[in-house]
Amino acid sequence: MIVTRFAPSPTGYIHIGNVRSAIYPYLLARQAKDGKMILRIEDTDRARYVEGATELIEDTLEWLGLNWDEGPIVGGPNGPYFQSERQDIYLQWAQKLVAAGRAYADPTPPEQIDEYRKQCSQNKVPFLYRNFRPEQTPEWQPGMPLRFKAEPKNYTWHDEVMGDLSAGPEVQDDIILIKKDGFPTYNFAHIVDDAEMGVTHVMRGAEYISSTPNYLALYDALGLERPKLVSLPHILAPQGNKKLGKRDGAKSVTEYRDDGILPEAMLNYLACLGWNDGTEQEIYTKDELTNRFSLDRIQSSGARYDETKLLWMNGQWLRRIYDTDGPEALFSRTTGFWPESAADVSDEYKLKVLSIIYDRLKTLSDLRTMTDYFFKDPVIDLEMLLQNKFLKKLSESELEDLLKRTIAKLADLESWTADSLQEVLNALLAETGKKPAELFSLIRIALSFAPFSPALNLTMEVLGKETSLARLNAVASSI
RNA sequence: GGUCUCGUAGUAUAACGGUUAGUACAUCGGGUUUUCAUCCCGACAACGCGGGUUCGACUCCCGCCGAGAUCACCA
Repeated sequence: MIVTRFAPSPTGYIHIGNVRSAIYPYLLARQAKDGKMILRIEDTDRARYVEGATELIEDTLEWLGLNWDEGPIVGGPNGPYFQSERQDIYLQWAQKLVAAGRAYADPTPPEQIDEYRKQCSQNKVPFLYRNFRPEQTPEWQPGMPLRFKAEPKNYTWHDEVMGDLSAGPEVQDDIILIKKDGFPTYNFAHIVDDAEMGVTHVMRGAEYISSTPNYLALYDALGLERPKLVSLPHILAPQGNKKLGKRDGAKSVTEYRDDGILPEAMLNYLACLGWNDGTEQEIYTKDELTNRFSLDRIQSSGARYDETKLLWMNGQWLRRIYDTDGPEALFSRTTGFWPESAADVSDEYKLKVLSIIYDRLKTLSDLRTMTDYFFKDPVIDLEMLLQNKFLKKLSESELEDLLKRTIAKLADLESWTADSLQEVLNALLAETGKKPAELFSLIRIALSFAPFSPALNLTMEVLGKETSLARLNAVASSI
């Protein structure tokens, strides 16, 4: 039985620096025949709570296709799944600790604690609250913080990613269990929740390694079995060596959706950032990922986030969907990514455009900038035409003449298909004695006034005879 | 400062004592009758440093250096 969880706090959007701690638990749970993943919302910090953040988290997971078996929306036997609704549970466990003499109410005012801390830094000794533990502690009452009573010792433990780890007593302290406001701290709440919910694998960022001894002490004091601990290496920002965070401009995952990144590509990229199956495969479906995933192949060093590779992978996925699932499958993903000029255009026509442009796309939003001329006549930009590297050696009258001969030839063409268009184009090449680069660039630019476009015959076929000729005529007469 | 972790090309990674150190992205060059892209071919480019252990070390051990994480009534 494998039970994993993703336990974000609703303080804002999920960015690429931290979705991976949702992806790996998901893969591990799905891989097991009877595995399940829990989504738990850690909303014990009322000050940082952001309205709507929970929905944002759910939205992100849904987009990536990471469904959860227990949690908000779907419910489950171990609810509630919002920590703010589990107060009485934490209280019970806290009482247990108090009764066992392993927790005490701390009457010390915060200012005093700051004072202790200052002393320590002045004397260059590490600050440990247990060195200032009050002699007399009052009975614990609401409004008073509850602290753990540490009994420091050496700890060694196994981390599924990092291997065998150890730390001495100097990192164990009387950590706060319940805050003055009555809410538990993460340190206490997650331990209770994971145990109550039957979580077998605690997967989280590597920043928690330092506090693990405190957690271990808590498991012991609470009489709880340790779950398997899995520390995920950090994802580093593109610049510098810091872990990627919102301050580095880490975009939200859903922002990538709006930019035309496919969830398949996002999942694929992120899953393979810090994990690989040992083969040279690069593109993985979600199913392949769940089948191949294994904890022991997760990297222990941090990995830098590289958007260029994400973009490449997205292009791969774009083509893969078109080629294997069919044009309609890709087309159904394009809603909302077409230029305004395509608003009233039929799906049938847009599908044709997509079929000749899709292999040039890096993201779906490229459609917006790359297909405009298929839906409305481009603004004639003679400079672009005249300054083209192949055309600038030709005189204006020569260009005009070439255009006119092209128009005449095309006007006679009855069957307006890509193949016959290519034949006409080839014939034109032979008749005029021009190089493809010259003649085709001229026609291409005259039709689109775009920096690049699909093959000429395909472009003309989609545009249609009437539109193509009208555009060529317009250019011919304005030279 | 204490504690802990990490260290193969610009980036992501393979190698689990014996390879000309492999692959992908990026970069640069070439090819596929225009451009851009796809696709194909090619080039550039790496084991942080120093000691051991061993016939042999990217792989094991130690030291150093470098980088990061963490030391909250945040998670």
